[in-house]
Amino acid sequence: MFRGSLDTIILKMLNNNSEMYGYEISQEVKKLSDGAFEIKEGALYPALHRLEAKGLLETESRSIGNRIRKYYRLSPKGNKESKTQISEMQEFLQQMNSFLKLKPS
Amino acid sequence: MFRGSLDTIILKMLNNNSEMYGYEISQEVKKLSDGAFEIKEGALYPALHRLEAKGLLETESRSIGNRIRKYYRLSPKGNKESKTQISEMQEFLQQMNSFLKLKPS
DNA sequence: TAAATATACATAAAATTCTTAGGTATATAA
DNA sequence: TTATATACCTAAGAATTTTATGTATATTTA
Repeated sequence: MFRGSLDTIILKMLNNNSEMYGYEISQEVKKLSDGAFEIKEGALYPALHRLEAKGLLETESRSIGNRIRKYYRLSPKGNKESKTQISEMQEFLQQMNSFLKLKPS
Repeated sequence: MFRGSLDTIILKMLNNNSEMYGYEISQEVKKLSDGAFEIKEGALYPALHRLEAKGLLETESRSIGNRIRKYYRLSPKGNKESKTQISEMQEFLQQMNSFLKLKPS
């Protein structure tokens, strides 16, 4: 995938869905992007832990049958930060798009 | 800046201009992006050396007064690779744009 | 004219993020 | 019953970036 966008992708998912667990995020992102974005577990879980450590995510572990799922949701700070990061990413997409369309002078 | 896009930016610049030196690339990128993309020297020079090591760039050092400028241009391989990377980046921009516009289901 | 800024290259340490590879365990499908 | 899917995790290494520093010449400003 393209480096540096994982946090924004996670925050976007949790902005759209009140709560999700890690595995669910990876599956949904893959599905919603038609397979374009594949989040590796070795990137996903450390990212979730980082975002939690920054106070952007809150967690709740829940038993489903004999399994444990760790649900994540945006904290108030995370809710704000998700909007910021989504906007900044969209701005970047625009800038990069313009840049790549530049013709030789 | 946003991670992972530096190589593409450099290749784009050298695709548009037959030859450029490092400092010129950083100044032009800043100017063309209205200040949005600022390439730090500590990222730029290692990136140029990497791209050269991969065989994508060719260099020629030239004396300008008492100074030396190291001019870079795309190798045939680099010319091909620049088009590939630009296309892939544009595809990513589209995918990310669509993804960020998704509404809650 | 002296000092500050711009030009022009470079590297090294540390930080960040990602891939690869492994580990554990339950549930379901073949 | 074996393979795949679900569900979490971490650690080593790779790759890229920031920060900091170094060197030196040229130009602008005070």
